[in-house]
Amino acid sequence: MRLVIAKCQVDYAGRLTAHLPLATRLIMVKADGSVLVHSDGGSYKPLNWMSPPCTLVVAEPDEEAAEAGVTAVWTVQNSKSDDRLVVSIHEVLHDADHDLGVDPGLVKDGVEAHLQKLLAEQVETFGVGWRLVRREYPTPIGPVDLLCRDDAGVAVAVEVKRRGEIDGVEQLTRYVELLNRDPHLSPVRGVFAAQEIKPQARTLATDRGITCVTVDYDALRGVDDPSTRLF
Amino acid sequence: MRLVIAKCQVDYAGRLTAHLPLATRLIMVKADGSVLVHSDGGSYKPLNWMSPPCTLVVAEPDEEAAEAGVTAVWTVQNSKSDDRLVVSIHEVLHDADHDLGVDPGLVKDGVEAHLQKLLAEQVETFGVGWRLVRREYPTPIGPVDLLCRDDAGVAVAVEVKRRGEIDGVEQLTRYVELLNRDPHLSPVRGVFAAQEIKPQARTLATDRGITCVTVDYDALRGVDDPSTRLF
DNA sequence: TTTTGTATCTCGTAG
DNA sequence: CTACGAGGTACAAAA
Repeated sequence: MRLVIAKCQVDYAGRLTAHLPLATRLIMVKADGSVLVHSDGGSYKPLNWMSPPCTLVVAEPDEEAAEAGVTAVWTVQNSKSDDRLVVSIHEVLHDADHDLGVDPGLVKDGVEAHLQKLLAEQVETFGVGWRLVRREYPTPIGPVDLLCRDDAGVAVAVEVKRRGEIDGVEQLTRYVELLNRDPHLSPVRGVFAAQEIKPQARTLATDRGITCVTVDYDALRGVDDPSTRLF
Repeated sequence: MRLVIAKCQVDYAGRLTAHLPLATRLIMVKADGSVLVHSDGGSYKPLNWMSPPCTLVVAEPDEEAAEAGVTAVWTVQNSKSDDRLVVSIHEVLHDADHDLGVDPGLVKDGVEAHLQKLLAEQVETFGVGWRLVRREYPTPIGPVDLLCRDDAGVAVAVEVKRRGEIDGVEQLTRYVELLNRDPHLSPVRGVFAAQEIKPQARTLATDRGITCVTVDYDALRGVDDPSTRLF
């Protein structure tokens, strides 16, 4: 990884056109050729960048640019599209190369998929006597997260979200409506399960006869087999 | 901006839990206290990070950690939530501070809003004799991008997108259906305008009697008044 | 302030 | 390989 601190001007042309006026910034060149231009603020998103696969070519500035103070022109060209990033270097304040090696990568835990898996393993969270029919139960408009039968044997479509918002209720409504057309399943009711359910979503769900269940993720994980945990 | 190259291990706890095993990485500390951990690959997204507002506290490792080779523990705590990033430093290979100053910021061009504006000024792109009724024509479910009259005086609802995908067609369908209930406008037909229209979207649109128009952004901009251009 | 919609989205995963 | 959904989404504009 090459790190350059430089006074520079940056132009991007591709899916849109973007321009960065002359200022001091960090230019990061990664091993795969990708380039990131960062300022000393904002979020994790660079001001401008080029994603791999791409190639970096360093050239002399033309006469006009040289008169304007440009000492080098870096052109980063995407190999697949015609996206192009042009960095006009005025002054280099720091330039260093570091060998980082390959990163072992990130280990994640706590996403919706895991929540769905835990609930599938512990459908009794919803009520005693419940059983799972299947995860990702297919419908013409997409799979329902969980299809269950409650203690009375009634089919229940469960939508699992980390944060329950209004669009999740809309989604579940469509599933329930569709599943109710199947005489083998009907009547089907809906359960909206999330770690946190927004008031708006809860109101809409209740209005449509959908049951809301807030799920305690840590509690679910607690009764899970510790050997399957990541760390 | 402080740039540190270090052998480190990183743990994040907040909306999810994530762990980075020991490896050499770049740690970027920005002026606002935010921290980014980058590897030598991937895209512009860091492996792990903390967004501002947050504060960085450096502490000695506890005995157990010290025995495992940790020389310092950086804790980055978000000021608004309970999100926390913990960087366990094993070995620092590089450490430098640079004063970048405030960035003048990015100037963008070419987004959907601009496309809509250009089309509004040049409705004849759709056909000779067309005229604009108004931009952002209000309906109960939201504004239609453009409402026009074609050469025969028939009302046309135009949906403008940069990339035309299936949800844009759905959106336009709802608008057309709703506008057709208005006896002052009916019959209303639909035009789906985008720089690029996905085959699926085109098929759905055609099936619903919606006309697809691919728009040449550069051509539109070319006949635009150059004095209004950004650079 | 909160909400809404776009993004050079990125990133995973299923088909 | 494409299509689709989720994101510690980020970001800006509108309400």
